Amino acid sequence: MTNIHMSPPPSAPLPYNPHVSVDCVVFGFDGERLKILLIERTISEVNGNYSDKKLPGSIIYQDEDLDTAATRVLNELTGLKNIFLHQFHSFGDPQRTGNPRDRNWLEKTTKMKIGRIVTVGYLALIKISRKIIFESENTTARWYDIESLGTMKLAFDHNSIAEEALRYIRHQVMLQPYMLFELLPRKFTMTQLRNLYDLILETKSDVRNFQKKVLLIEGLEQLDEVQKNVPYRAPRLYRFNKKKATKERNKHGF
Amino acid sequence: MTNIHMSPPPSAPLPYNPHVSVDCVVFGFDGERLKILLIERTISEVNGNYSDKKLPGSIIYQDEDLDTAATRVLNELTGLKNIFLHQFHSFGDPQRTGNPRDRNWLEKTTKMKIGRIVTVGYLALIKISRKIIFESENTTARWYDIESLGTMKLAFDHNSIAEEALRYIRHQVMLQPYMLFELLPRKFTMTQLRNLYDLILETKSDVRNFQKKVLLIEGLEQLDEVQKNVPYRAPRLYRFNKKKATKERNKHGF
DNA sequence: CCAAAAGTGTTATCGATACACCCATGT
DNA sequence: ACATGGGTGTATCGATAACACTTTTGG
Repeated sequence: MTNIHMSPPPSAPLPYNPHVSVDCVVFGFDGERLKILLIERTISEVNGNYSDKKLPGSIIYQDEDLDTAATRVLNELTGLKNIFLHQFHSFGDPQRTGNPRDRNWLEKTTKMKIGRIVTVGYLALIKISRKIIFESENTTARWYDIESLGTMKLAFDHNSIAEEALRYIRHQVMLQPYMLFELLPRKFTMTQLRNLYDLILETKSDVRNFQKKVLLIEGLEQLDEVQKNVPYRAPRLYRFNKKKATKERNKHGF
Repeated sequence: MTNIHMSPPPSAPLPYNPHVSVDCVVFGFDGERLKILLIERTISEVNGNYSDKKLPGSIIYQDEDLDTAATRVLNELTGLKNIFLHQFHSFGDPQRTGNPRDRNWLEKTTKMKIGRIVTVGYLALIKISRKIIFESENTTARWYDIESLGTMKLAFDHNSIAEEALRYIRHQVMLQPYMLFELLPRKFTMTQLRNLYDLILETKSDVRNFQKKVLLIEGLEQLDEVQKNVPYRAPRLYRFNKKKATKERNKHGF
């Protein structure tokens, strides 16, 4: 396919270095929908400015581990530390930086000649209530509805990366639902938890069965507190106490 | 991906490219134990030759995708095509190539100045009966017992990569046992399958329950054939028919 | 008193586990 | 005939799934 180049085996590989970057797929949950954090990218072209979106990411620095680079990217972008972060897949199609628009943008922003970039994908989960810096000197970030990914053409292969991240989070939540607590407010209701669960897994859980199941999670604590200012019966609040959580999940994921 | 957005914290990132490689953790099963395919590495030093082992791997070529590079590595090493291959994790600790012995070897074999290598780990499963080329011009490969990994110091961070691969295959087999068929001969007995399963998951399955469970796998066919030349009642043979297998696994992994 | 969502238990079904004896073959 | 591993069924238990009415609150 993109492999014109099949000579090497006999001869030595070319002394060729791609760049290496990390890209972060950051998810949030607004109580209704799954959100993804994207960065505005504006490219000036002959016939005016062109604007689209991209995942937050960066070429790794010289003495930086991959996890460190991802942590840095998120910290620079949001001002936050201690963000839940999992490496999920690496992407190395030689053509992933092949779009002239992307190459053009890369050279302008990095002031480097960029041949090719291998990128390592990270999943990041953050509580959407955390106040993050959406506007900074060079970037504008915003939460977008996951649904809108289908109709948005992101930079590079970022659409595929985001899709892969979605598959990954589904898989993980099925096995270890405690990931969900990273997306919920510190105190949350059972309904919020269930909605998020069903949203990600595309299921419709039975209210009672869900409650029974989820109350078995170690570290999930019912509070003596209810949600305020609701125009109906106030729901109880719960909290997830990481310290009391066992890392061992039981065979059903809890 | 690249985000020069933020005023790059204190100093700007150096225009720095690590090399990118793939490393393959190749497992086999000899009927008794899990095996890993390692390559002999000999380094001439002032006080004689030093010899150890490494994972098969290679720096990626210029126009090569990651999967393609892994496929190439395995093909060059074994002469085989169509090897089961899954990317599982990338490793980018700046110090992973920090050992002087490793640096030295890298420069000699690649004839390049190598600063740093980010590597993408692949899990490969092969039927141990396939005749592979163990000796070629530059490499000697051999199957080693998985157990012996604990006492062998591999090159670079290859011990950690192999451990991570083991964790990965355990996880995968728990969810999608059909991976096991990649390790078994085309025709195999129920006992072989169970032994392999228990070996990887470190469990002891009940013979009858295992049989019941496993016979639900779509694509697993009982043959009208038994194993020959056994000094006891000849066991039935089974075969896994990929074409009849559904990609959808049921909730218990089958 | 109406609307909206919260909260709560029991039964049925299904899958997982535990368990022991006879069978076929080669020596 | 014996040693070795192969092959088979049932009963119990626990987990998941299905299912509907009453409660609380604000407007």
